[in-house]
Amino acid sequence: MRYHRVPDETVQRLPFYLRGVLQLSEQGVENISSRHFAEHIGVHPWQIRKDLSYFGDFGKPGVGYNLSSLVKHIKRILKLHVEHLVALVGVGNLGSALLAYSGFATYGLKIAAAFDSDSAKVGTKQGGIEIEDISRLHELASRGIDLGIIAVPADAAQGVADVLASAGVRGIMNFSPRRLLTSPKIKLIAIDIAMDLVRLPYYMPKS
Amino acid sequence: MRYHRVPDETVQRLPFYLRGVLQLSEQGVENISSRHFAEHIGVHPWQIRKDLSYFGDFGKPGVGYNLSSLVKHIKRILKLHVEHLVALVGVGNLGSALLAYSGFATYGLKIAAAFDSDSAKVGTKQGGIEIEDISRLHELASRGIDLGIIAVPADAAQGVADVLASAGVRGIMNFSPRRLLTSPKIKLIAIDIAMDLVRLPYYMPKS
DNA sequence: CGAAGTTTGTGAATGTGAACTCAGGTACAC
DNA sequence: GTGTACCTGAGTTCACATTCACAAACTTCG
Repeated sequence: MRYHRVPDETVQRLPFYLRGVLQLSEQGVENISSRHFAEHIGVHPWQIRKDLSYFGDFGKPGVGYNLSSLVKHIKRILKLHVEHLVALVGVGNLGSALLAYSGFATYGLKIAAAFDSDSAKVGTKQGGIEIEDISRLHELASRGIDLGIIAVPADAAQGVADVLASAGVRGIMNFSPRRLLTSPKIKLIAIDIAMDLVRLPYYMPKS
Repeated sequence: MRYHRVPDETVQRLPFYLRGVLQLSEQGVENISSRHFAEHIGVHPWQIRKDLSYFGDFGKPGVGYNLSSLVKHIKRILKLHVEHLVALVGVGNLGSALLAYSGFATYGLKIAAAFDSDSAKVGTKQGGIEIEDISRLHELASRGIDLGIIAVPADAAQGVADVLASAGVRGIMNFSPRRLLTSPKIKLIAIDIAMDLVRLPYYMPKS
């Protein structure tokens, strides 16, 4: 399977595999079969085996997968074996929550800069990061930052995306409720929380 | 097409159609063809036509779709034509951000109650909502609340889910990084922000 | 009115990922 | 060493969503 195209769905599942593997690792498990691992994270065993087989033979027949080596492999596949620096743009309620969130470090991601247009916020610190004026956003290039998070109001989002793009950022996570247009060189992932919450009612039985 | 099973992918796209339609409506557009609408939100025209055709004939050949009637139709399909009350559990950084977020109202969703276990927060107000002690979460049933948002630490998530379930909530949005087990009666949607951010590096060219 | 130009809705073709199966590899007990 | 139990990796089949293509419906304009 190693020379096949990797489905995007597989790439989306890998972080969940990593999350599960890390969790089991903490519990002291050393080896696990695809069957037990699948049970733990709630998917089918063959899905896990197929997904992993796109990238190599990580398991041993009769034994299963070695967890610590699987962690290394998945991290390398996702390019998380080196630390990535992230610029956060927009330190409103959501931005503050992201700054305070400690879960990124586990995966080698680090918010290394935060920007806002509100002069009252500029210069203050949050979570050990000093908030900078958004006018300095274009200076990112030399600071080794390759990811950006957009947490600004919808109207400002496209402008921020453009600046991030020209500052050499190669991946953008967009929390604003706007479709952004960027160069195809830049991977864009959008999360609009309302878009997810909004479809819950659809599944309610009997009106 | 009206008697076919509706793909889940279609349901996931409907909120985005609604978002686009509302935005165009504000701009004063009255009718729009699938071609132009598709261009606006970044999908293919036939995708839109096929998705909508699962639910009825909303367009007119030669003219396109009437926006205000399309808003009504999509809202009704998603069951957003009646207001839904939401209970927020966990008023930490993320919870506070959600309380402050005004975007839900547009879609007929309203956070009507907020709970936290921190006694320092209980009794205070945020965004016009008084924070209640989490021990009172089970009293939800009589308050007309049918959706729940879980924004508590991972270890507390499953417990909260269980109480929400027994309080009669029919849809849960889970922001904690834990897989939750619930009755199949309850629709569960999970968002783990780290899981999305983490796959950005994968797409970076040339390491 | 009629012709030209749009646009919709949907059956058919296509493409793609999920589900399943199984040959072959590994461990372990005796 | 042999038999049994277990596991992986990948080929095959199947299910389903996307894409296409076109007839029918509607508008516009001469």
